[in-house]
Formats: sequence, C-alpha cells, structure tokens
Amino acid sequence: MSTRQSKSAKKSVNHRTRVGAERREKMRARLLESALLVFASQGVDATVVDEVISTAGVSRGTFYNYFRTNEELFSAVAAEVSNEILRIVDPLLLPLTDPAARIAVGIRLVIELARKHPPLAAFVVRGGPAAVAAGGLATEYLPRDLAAGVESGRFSTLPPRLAYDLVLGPVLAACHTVLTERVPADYGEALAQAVLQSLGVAKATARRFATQMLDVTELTADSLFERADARATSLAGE
Amino acid sequence: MSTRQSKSAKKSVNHRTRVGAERREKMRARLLESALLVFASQGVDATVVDEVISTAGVSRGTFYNYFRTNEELFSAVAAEVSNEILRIVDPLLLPLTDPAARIAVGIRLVIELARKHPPLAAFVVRGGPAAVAAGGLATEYLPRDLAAGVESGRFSTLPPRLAYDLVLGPVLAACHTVLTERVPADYGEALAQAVLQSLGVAKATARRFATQMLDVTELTADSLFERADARATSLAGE
Amino acid sequence: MSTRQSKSAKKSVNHRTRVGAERREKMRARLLESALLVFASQGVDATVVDEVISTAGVSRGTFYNYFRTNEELFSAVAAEVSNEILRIVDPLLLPLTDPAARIAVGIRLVIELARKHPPLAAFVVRGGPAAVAAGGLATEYLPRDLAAGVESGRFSTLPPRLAYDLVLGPVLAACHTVLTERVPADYGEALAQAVLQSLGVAKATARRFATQMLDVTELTADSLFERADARATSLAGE
Amino acid sequence: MSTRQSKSAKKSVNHRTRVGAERREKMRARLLESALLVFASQGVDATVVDEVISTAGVSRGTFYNYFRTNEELFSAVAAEVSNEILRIVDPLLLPLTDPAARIAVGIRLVIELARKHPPLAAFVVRGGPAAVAAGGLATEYLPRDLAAGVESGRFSTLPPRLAYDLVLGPVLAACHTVLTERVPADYGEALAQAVLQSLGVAKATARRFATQMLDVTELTADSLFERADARATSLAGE
DNA sequence: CATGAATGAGGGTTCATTCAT
DNA sequence: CATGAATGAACCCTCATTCAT
Repeated sequence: MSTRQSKSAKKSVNHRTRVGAERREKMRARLLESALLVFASQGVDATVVDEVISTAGVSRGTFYNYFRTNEELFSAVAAEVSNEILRIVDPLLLPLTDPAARIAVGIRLVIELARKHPPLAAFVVRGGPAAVAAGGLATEYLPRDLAAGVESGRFSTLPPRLAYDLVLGPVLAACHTVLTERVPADYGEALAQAVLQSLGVAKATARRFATQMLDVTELTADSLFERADARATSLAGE
Repeated sequence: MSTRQSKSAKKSVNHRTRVGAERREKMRARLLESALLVFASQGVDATVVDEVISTAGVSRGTFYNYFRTNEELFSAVAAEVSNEILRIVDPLLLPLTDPAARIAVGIRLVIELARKHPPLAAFVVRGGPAAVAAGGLATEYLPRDLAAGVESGRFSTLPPRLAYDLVLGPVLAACHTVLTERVPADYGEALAQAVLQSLGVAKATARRFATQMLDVTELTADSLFERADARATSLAGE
Repeated sequence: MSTRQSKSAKKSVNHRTRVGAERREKMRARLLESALLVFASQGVDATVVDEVISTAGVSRGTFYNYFRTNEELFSAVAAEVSNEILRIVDPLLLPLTDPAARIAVGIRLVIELARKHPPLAAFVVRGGPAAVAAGGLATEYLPRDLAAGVESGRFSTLPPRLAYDLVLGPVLAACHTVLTERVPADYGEALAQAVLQSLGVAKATARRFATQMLDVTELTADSLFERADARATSLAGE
Repeated sequence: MSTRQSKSAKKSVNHRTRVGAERREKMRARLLESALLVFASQGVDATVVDEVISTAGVSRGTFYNYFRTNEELFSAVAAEVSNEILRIVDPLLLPLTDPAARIAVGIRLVIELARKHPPLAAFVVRGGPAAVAAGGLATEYLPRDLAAGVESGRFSTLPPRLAYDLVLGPVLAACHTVLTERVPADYGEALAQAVLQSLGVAKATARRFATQMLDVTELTADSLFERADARATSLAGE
C-alpha cells in the first residue's frame, strides 16, 4: 500500500510538476511577448515593468518571479528574438553552400521578417547593436560565411570587420526604412544584390544570387513574432 | 554736454549688451560641449541634467536658463553637431562635382572625424537616426548627390531610399566599429570604395575615387569636437 | 475535492481582496488626517507632499499611490471634511423644521466643532471658500433653509446670495476668531442670534432660537477630526 | 568763486536728488501696481517675482532694489491698499458722528470699491485677513465705532470681537460675491442694513442709515486702484 | 506562485535671491 | 540705479524593486 501510495504520489507529483512547468513556460512566453512589444514601442530605456505587466495582464509580483531585473528581461527578449530568427532562417540556409547565396538569403529573410512584423523591426532598431549582437546569426553565421567567401575568392579581400559592417549596416538601416516608409516588394532582393556588390561580387552574379527563388510563406507560424503581433492587435482593438 | 552724456550712456548700454550676449553664447557652447559628452557616454535616454551640469561645472538653474527640457537639449546638440560637420566638410566637397567623388570624400571625412573624436562617434551611434537626420549632410547633400549619380549613369538605377540606406548604414556601422575596435588607417577608404561598388560603380573606378588624395590635417581646429575632446580629457585627468 | 479546493481558493481570494481593501482604506484615512493637519498649519498652497508623508510616516511612493496631485489631495480632504461635518450635523438638524432653528443650530454646531478641533478651524480658514464650497452643508442645506425662511416670512425678503453672505461671512470670521482668541462659551449662541437678526428675525425670537438646548457632548467620537487631533498631539509630543 | 561754485554744485545736487527721488517713487508705484495685479490674479503664495517684473517690465535686479523679499512686497502692497482705502473713505466719514451711520457708509464704500476694482476685491479675498488687518480702517476706525455704538446704546451689548466678526465677515464674503456674481446695484446698502440689524439696530432705523445719500462718483481718481485697472487693461489688450 | 501595497533612490523643474557688469 | 546671468535649495513626480498576505 505504501508502494501504491508512493507511486500514486509520485505520479501526482510528476503530473503536478509537469503541469506547473508548462504553466510557467506559458507565463514566461507571455511576458516575453509583452516585453517585445513594449521595447519596440517605447524604446529600451523607457518605463518597462509597468507597461509590461499591464500589457501582459499580470501583477508586479508575478513579473519578478520570472525576471529579477530590467536588464535580465532585455537580455531574455534579445536572446529569444535571436533564437527565433535562427530557428526560422537556419532550415532555409542549410541547403546553401556558396557564401554569397547564404548571405543573400539571410539578408532577404531578415528584411522580410522585419516587414511582416513591425514590432520585431522596431525592437531591432531601438535595441541597437545589443539587440543584434546577442544572436547567433550576426555573431556566428555571418562572420563564418564572410570568411569563407573571402577565402574562396568569392568576395574581395576585406578586413573581417569591414565586411561585417558592409552587411549589417545596410540591413539595420533597411529595418528602419521598412518600419517608416512604404517600400517596393523587392526591397530585400535589391539590398542583397547591392551588398554582395560591395563585397566584390560582380553585378550580374550578385543579381543572380539575390533573386533566386525563395518561399517566405508561413515562415513564422506560431513564432514569438506571430504571437506578439496578435497581442498588439488585440491591445489596439481595446 | 547732454549730448555727450547720452552718447556715452548709449555706448555703455551697447557695450553691456554685447558683453552679455557674448557671455551667453559662451555658456551655451559650454553646455553643448558637456551635453555632447554626456550623450556620448551615457546614451540619449539617460540621466542628463545632473551629468551635464556637473560636467559643465554650472548650477542646475543655469542649465534651465538655456534649455527647458531634455529633448530641447538633445535637438540643440544634434543640430550643432550637424552644423559643425557641415562646416568642416563643405569646403572640401565644394571643388568636387562628380557624385561618386563627393560621396567618397564625405564618407571618408565622417569616418575620419569619428576616429579623431570618439565622443562624436559615440553621440552618433547612441543618438541613432535622430542624431543624423537633424543635419544637412544626410538630409540634403547625400540625397542630392545620390540622385545626381543615378541621373548621370554613374550609379545603378536604385530607389532613392535604398541608395540612402546603402550609404548611411555602413557609415553608422563603421562609426560603431571605430569606437570599439582598432582599425587600419585606410578603413575609411576601403569603406568608401565598397559603398561605391554597392551603388554600381566598377571596382577600379570605385578604388580611384576612394583613394584620391585628401588632406585631413587640422580639419577641426577649434570646433565643438575639439573643445569636447579637451573637456573630456580634463575631466578624466581629475 | 476539486470543489472544495476551488471553494477554499475562492474564499482565500475573497479574504485577500477584503483584507487588501481594508488596508487601503486605512492608509487613505491616515493620509487624509495628515493632510488635514498640514493644510491647517501650512496653508493650502504650501509644500504639501513632503510634510504629509513625514506626518503620516509613509514613503513618497505611497502618497502617489493614493493621490496623483496636490489638488486631488486638497479636494479629497475638503470632501472628507464636508462629509464628516454633515455626518455630525445632520442627525441634530433632522428633528428641526423651522429654518431659523435649523440655521441657528447649524451655526452653533460649526462654531463648536471649530472650537473643539483647531485643525478643522484652521483648514476652513486657510482653505477659504473652496474648503467650504465642497460640502453639502453650505451648498445645499443652507440655501434651502434660507429660501424656506424667506418663503415662510420668517426672514426678510433678501436676495439669496446676500442671505448666504450674511450667514457664511460671520461663521468664517468666527472660525478665525476661535482659532486665535479666547472667547466666551456662548460665542456661538451670540453669533447665531446676531445672524438671525441680520436676516430679519426679531431680537427676542432670535435669542430664543439661538439659545435652545443643544447637547454637543460626544459629537465627534471617532471622526476624522478626533483622529487628526490625536495625530497632532502625538506629533507634538515627539 | 568757490562760493558760487559750491552754490551751483549744491543746487545741482539738490536737483539731481529730487529728480532721483521722484523717479524712485514712480518706479515703486509701478511695482506696487503690478504686484497688486499679480497677487490678485495668482494668489499670495504663487510665483510672484517673475510675474511682477514682467508685468512691470523691469529687470530682476531692479525689483530687488525696491523690495528685499517676497513678504516685504506683500506687506507693502497691503499697506498701500489700506492707505489708499482710508484716503478715500476718511473724508466721507468725517462729517458723520453716529457710529451706525459711519459703519453703514464704511461698508457701502468698501463694497463699492470692490465692485469698481476687481483687482482690489481679488487681492482682499486672496490675501485673506492679513490683507485687511494691515489697514487702519479695520483695526482702528471699526473697533472704535463699534465700541462707541455699544457705549451709546445704539448697538446691543456685544463682545468687541463678536461685533467685529459681524461686520468684517459679511463684508469679506460680499467682496467674494461681487467678484464672482452679478449683484444688484443696492447690494451694499442691503448688506449694510442687515449688518446693522445684526448689531441690534431696529430694522427701520437700520434701513434709514443704510440708504442715506452717498455720492461715490470719482471716488478713486488717480488712485492705486485706477492705475492698476489701467495696467490690467493694457496687459489684457496685448 | 500570484498579488498589489509600500518603498525610496533618482531624476526633472521651479523660483526667490545674489552679484558682476 | 538698471540689468539679467548665475545660483541652489526646495519641490514634484516616477518607477524599479521588495515583501507581507
């Protein structure tokens, strides 16, 4: 009997634990979505906690059960944003081996994401370098591809950091642009082409890499970005 | 005698007025220098007034005799920075007519200024688009030259905003870079060349425009930037 | 069991809610008491927040959790004072139907309250018309009784506003007097009689109305005024 | 020759002194007018110096050449107001010997002044007791007449302070009323009559005293009040 | 774990007063 | 004596963080 009891108790504990963990995860996600929106619309240094908890509809205390400080929240959002982008971009880069192709596709995807999800664009723009530096895309994938491209002669011989600036600069500027202006549908392609040219790729080749087919439909189903968009919409509707 | 008296009185009033105006101008300049330093080191949204007044060594009240709000201060600094840059760059652009040459020189000069004056670079980086959009260089000169280059066939046919992003993006990224990394002396030239290539200029031509002789000695004598540097140095020494 | 759980949860929530509301109410009362004292001793336009919070022994933030501005605080105090006076006076006026009797009793009660509770008198005097106009006594009861008295011929035919001035003027002046001078115990009666005479009531009749028995013992047990007095005493003792 | 010289020098000094004193007096008057307006419209505890100097059109420093503190300014205005009122009222009271007549005329004159000069009324209302207590009318004339009236049997036997409240209370209330409401032309007469009744004067007698002929035309020519009115008008017109 | 009242350091702004010109 | 820039104490208000329930 003690066995059964302990079994059932264990099971119940397991169950409780699992349910609890799930609920915790959900709450955390909810707070991150709200925080993304708040950072996006108010900037990084603005009042944050009040906004986040009212956006998320939870109490102060709850918030501090998940993030101990403001900065921890920002880092968590930045990390989550980076992860999410990588999760979306990685599968599409996987089949590509030519660095030029990978960079062109990466640029186009990021621009596309920024277009589709204004809060994401706003977060990147307002968060500045810190929001970008957190993620693997800019800190691992991009340097690696740039180095490979120089190595293979695909790109001109450029100092690594210069090449980095030549890619990231235009992309961040474009995030700002898609947020504030109406731009043609092929903005990403044109930007990718120009960036490749700046890296030393001939115009025709650059065009070819930049305009290859790319299916961006349903890229972001159920991502942090979708959920943030949804939350933003529902808030605006109230 | 009454005539002489009134004359002398008038003179005295004029004198007082002129002296007063000069002192006012000096104090304003002093506050702007300090504010540039503060914005540069703490960011745009940080505590400002306290820092500025202690940097400038004046009282709280004095600050508010010159700027009524935080934003007013930021705008004033941004405007002054823009003016100062233009004052430095304009004479050197004047003799140049080819848009590619003008843009290359403009890029190199800005990078050079950023290298020489870290506070300026930091202000631009932290202030973001708003710090740049205030000035004539980015809002008038650059668009005009880009349009002229496209018109004359010197550049590819690009949407104006895209061309703008292709220039400003790398320049801002480079400002960040020169602030945080050690870069070779020809960073500006290399960047200018790459940017021209991204605009469609052939590599060899781009190199030629980007490497033409440019004397940057004594560019900034007695400018806001020099004075801010000096102030920063004296503060650090204390 | 789930039923019982949810029940108990509900109960607990209710309990928490109720306890919270009670605490909130207490804090609010405490702040109002302190504010009454501060307004009374420093005047209406004086520095308030600092004084109030140190008098109440709470933090700055707490204050702003209850009142967002100075004015909001003043209005709240004025309203509370009015309510409190009405709560005390109303039961004693209820059995009286003759306007002269009602006004005489009202005047005597107010004077008596002012005598017993210097902070109240001071608040009324320093707050001026605004402190009085907030309440039902001066804005509803008094005009109504005056109109009724004129209607019934008990009073002379006077413009409503004039009659109002003839009552309120002396009462406010008397509040000032009882605060600064020692006055005989029958000051209120004498004042009430004189006011009735100014309204046209014959001297003997006015005397009769003004001197009828009135038990003012224990009028104000546990009122805002008592608590304010107590707080003032404890502060003075420190 | 030395004699002549010294004579002429003396004369010149005298002249300069006299001219200086006159100019000083004028400036002082100008500041007092402005201050009266400011106290009237902003209250006693409001920002004062800035308002006064901009109303008077002089510099900060000049202000402090005439009044060393805020309070000194207020006292000066209150004193000047009292003097001015007395200067106007005294000649008209001079021929009257019966205390009832003197009080009735005094009340009517004050009400009339308040009607004609809203800034005066506002100053009295906002300044409170302190604004009134400064002057001879309320502190000397009134108590003396009240005592004489009681002595001679014209009034009931009342404690001095009570009688004082019975006169000053209604008058102050009426100042407030004439400032905020439209009242009939005979408001002052009616008030005076009622006040006399409250002091124990029979209705018919009170009416007689309160309605005796009184010429109030041109009472205040070139007084502080006229000048303040004029200044207020010219400011409003700008 | 959720809640929300309480905290208090921190930042912005005003304004009476001084003082060199 | 007029001027107005400079001063700094005093205030108001916010908001990240803590903690008892």
